[in-house]
Amino acid sequence: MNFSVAEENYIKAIWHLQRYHDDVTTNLLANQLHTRPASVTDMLKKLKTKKLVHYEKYHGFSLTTEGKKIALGVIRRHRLWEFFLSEKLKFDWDEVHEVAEDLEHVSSKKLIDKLDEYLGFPKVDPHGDPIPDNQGKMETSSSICLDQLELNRSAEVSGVGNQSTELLELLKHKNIRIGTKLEIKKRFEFDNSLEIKIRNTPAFTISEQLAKNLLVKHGK
Amino acid sequence: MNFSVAEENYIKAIWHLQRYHDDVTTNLLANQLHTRPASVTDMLKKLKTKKLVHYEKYHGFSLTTEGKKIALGVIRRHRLWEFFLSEKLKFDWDEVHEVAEDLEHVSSKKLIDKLDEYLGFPKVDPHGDPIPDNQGKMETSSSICLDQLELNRSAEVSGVGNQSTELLELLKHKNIRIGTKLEIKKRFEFDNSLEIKIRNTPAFTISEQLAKNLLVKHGK
DNA sequence: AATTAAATTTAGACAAATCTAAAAATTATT
DNA sequence: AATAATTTTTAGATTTGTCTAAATTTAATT
Repeated sequence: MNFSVAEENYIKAIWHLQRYHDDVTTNLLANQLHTRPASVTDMLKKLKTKKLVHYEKYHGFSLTTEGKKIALGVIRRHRLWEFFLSEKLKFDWDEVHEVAEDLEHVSSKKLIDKLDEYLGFPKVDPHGDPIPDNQGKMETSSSICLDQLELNRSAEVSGVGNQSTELLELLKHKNIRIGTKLEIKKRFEFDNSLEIKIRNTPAFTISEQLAKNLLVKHGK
Repeated sequence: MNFSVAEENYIKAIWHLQRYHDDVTTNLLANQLHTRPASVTDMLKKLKTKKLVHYEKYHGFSLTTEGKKIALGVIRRHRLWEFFLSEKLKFDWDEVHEVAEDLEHVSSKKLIDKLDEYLGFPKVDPHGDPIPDNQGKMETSSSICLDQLELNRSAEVSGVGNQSTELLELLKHKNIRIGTKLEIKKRFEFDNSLEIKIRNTPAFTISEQLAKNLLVKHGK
């Protein structure tokens, strides 16, 4: 199936927002795309009928498996072109994005696979962002320590700093497991404690010590 | 100024048709673009208000100087991308056109000038068609003998076979000069005489001998 | 819990580019 | 020169993507 430039831009924008926010909202997306909330609603209805997004009125949305596949295709094209512009045409680091925004919508699969080969199958673009291969697979961003996570950026718990029963007891009490999605809502300077929000539950705070023992991966 | 993909495609198509026909007509263009005559009329009104075409209702049209400039820009992009696809990405000769049809509408001037430089300022594309430089100039196709001109293909007289007074007298009588635009409407097998049409004048025939002494350049 | 505020959706309109069918103009033919 | 045939244009609709303004729903606050 083939998608319009507008559709591809919406899908790509949702994909990017999903990495930072579990629930993508209408206003957020409208702001990202420099468009109006009403336009977002219209487009989302359309993307829903095409089964590219999960979407329930008034309750945000997220990409379906198929939607993610489309997004990764666009992102692959974008990042390969960025690499080309920077590496071959000697564009400055800060000029590549804008041009790649246009090139990414030229959707010949053969073009992109041959470009990939010509460039030597690069793994990351000039900004260090990973380039999906022709199967849509890419280097996953590695885990970071929870206390280094940006405010309001959603992440998924991927590991613990140690295996002590004390730590595990505390985690159990706070209902934190591997796979738990959370974000930091506030950072208290006084003791570096963090206010944490897990979806569908009230916010609560955790100590600096605990934060330093939790590994998280950025969303997606 | 910036033009839509549709506008660029119309301008490019008119440019191509102008090389073969002095007067581009609605049906001709509709056929070239796989669209309907009514759509052509609509778009031409728009291109006229933008001063890209000369156009009088029911009387055909042609590009203005500005229109030609736009056309040459699109053609430059198209042919540079064709060269890139063929030379760098190893596309087959017959695959490049289709992909270049999309790439040609990415209109960053910097992109194209850098691509040109990267490719070593090629003079012709893989089909042998000349690539305009960043000033819109390109190798002019060289003159051919009038008796080798295709039927109904417009051409411009660019030179004469000799300087004899007899020849010049005949040319004067027939109102043919350097710069005269004409096309061959019919070729008579009996004596290889040619029926010639000059714009706005009745058709007339010339002898094989005369045809062999006239040099013409294909239109544009 | 009721009210206010914020976010989201609907309703209706618009511009770009296209189409079909009918009308008008041009060209060709008798 | 009048009529027939062809070409071109107009009129009115359609699709895509967008907008504003009003209505609705959800979330926040007192």
